[in-house]
Amino acid sequence: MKILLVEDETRLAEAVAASLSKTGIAVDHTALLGDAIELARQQTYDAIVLDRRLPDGDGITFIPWLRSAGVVTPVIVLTARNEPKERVAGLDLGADDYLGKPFLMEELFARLRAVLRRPSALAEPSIVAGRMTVDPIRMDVMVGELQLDLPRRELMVLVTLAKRKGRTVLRSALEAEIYNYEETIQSNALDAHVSRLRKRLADADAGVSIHNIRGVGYLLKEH
Amino acid sequence: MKILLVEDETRLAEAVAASLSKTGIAVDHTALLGDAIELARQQTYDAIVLDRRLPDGDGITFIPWLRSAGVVTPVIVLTARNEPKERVAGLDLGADDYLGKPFLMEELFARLRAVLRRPSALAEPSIVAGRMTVDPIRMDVMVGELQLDLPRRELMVLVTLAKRKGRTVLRSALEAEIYNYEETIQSNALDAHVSRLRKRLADADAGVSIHNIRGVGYLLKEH
DNA sequence: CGACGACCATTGCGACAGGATTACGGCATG
DNA sequence: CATGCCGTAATCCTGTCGCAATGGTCGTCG
Repeated sequence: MKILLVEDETRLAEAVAASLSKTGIAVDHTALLGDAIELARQQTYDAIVLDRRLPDGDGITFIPWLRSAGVVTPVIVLTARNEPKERVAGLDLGADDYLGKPFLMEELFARLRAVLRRPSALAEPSIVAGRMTVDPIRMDVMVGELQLDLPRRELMVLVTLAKRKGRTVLRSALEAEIYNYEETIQSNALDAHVSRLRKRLADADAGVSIHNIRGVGYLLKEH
Repeated sequence: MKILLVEDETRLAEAVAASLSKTGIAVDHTALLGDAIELARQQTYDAIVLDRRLPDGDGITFIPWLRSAGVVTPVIVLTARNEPKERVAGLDLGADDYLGKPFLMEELFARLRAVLRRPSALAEPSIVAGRMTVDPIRMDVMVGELQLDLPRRELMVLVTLAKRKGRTVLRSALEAEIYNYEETIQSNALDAHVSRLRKRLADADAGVSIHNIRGVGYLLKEH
């Protein structure tokens, strides 16, 4: 689960990124519309949170650009004030929701959850694999009746693999999903997480296993 | 447990809020219909207490708005006089109960309790965990045959965790449930409550424990 | 077919962030 | 005036993470 945050108020952006990453959502952040376009070309996000007032233009112009490129990723627009006029403009241009600043972090989360839950969103409601049920929206994992509590990064790995269960996930795709572009990875941290995750899944008797495809990536299998 | 109070008479609103919060119910209060709509979008309440006569319109117009948005939260309507005409209008529009001003605080509580007890209410009748029984409506906790009386905030924490026992409750969700949007939290007050609560639960041998999911939230487990 | 090299698995370590605990002072309540 | 609750902050403690070293596995090429 990864979202793109386009916001030039540093403090706010940091707060949002920090809070989201706590719940296991990776955040790419940029202050510039131009960079945002570049990032959106490079990878797909599960959602985009977009400020209107940006140094290099009105954020809202981003939306038609996205849509015309065939991108259906849900967009939540942030505006400085709760002006109905602005709101209508945003929704007309294809925003999925709208939020006036200042807002409660909890509110942003709620809307993100709402927007990610939509059928248009890429994420399925819930994924079953072995004795395990993964909810990619709430970011939790049940094994039988018990919740399996995992550290943040391991949770992200597992959810990403679960979303493509039975199919190989490229190593690079996993890394991209779990780390944002600021956090470069300089070692086999991913392998370490996979290893620890495997142990936890075995201990919990989750009925799945993580296979490695040499030189390519990883793969979640039920057994 | 959290309710939304929409009322423009300051004295009355304060009295209601004070009394409710004593019993462990958090209250968000606003005098304006517009704000109420905004708040109701932001979070879900267990009940809404709604005055009709508001500075920016008839409170009752709020109800169709809510219902059309799929919100089933029970609504209690307050009106200045006991006019049957008004009452019918309110109930027709989907209010769950109705109360003429002036009223006894005790009466409002009784109706709130009634309305919260209804199956439509989100809260289950009673939650058992370990040797502990939590009644989220009456806001009390029994351990064995003995009632465990907890300070207000600790009680709110426990009930919130109990309602989602076995599953992780986000830190931010806990804070939202326990504090209203005016009370900003500037420190680890929540942690402090959890800590004190843990001690009390251990002393009372409640047969449950509160786990922390680092960076995410808390989780109530039976043991 | 065997050996080498690339890739992966596992594990311990140190740094660090975040949580746990507790003492204190303010405040309300009775 | 005493008691108890709450928020704050200081301090201590613990889990998680990235890292790297070591050992294992697989494929490939001589």
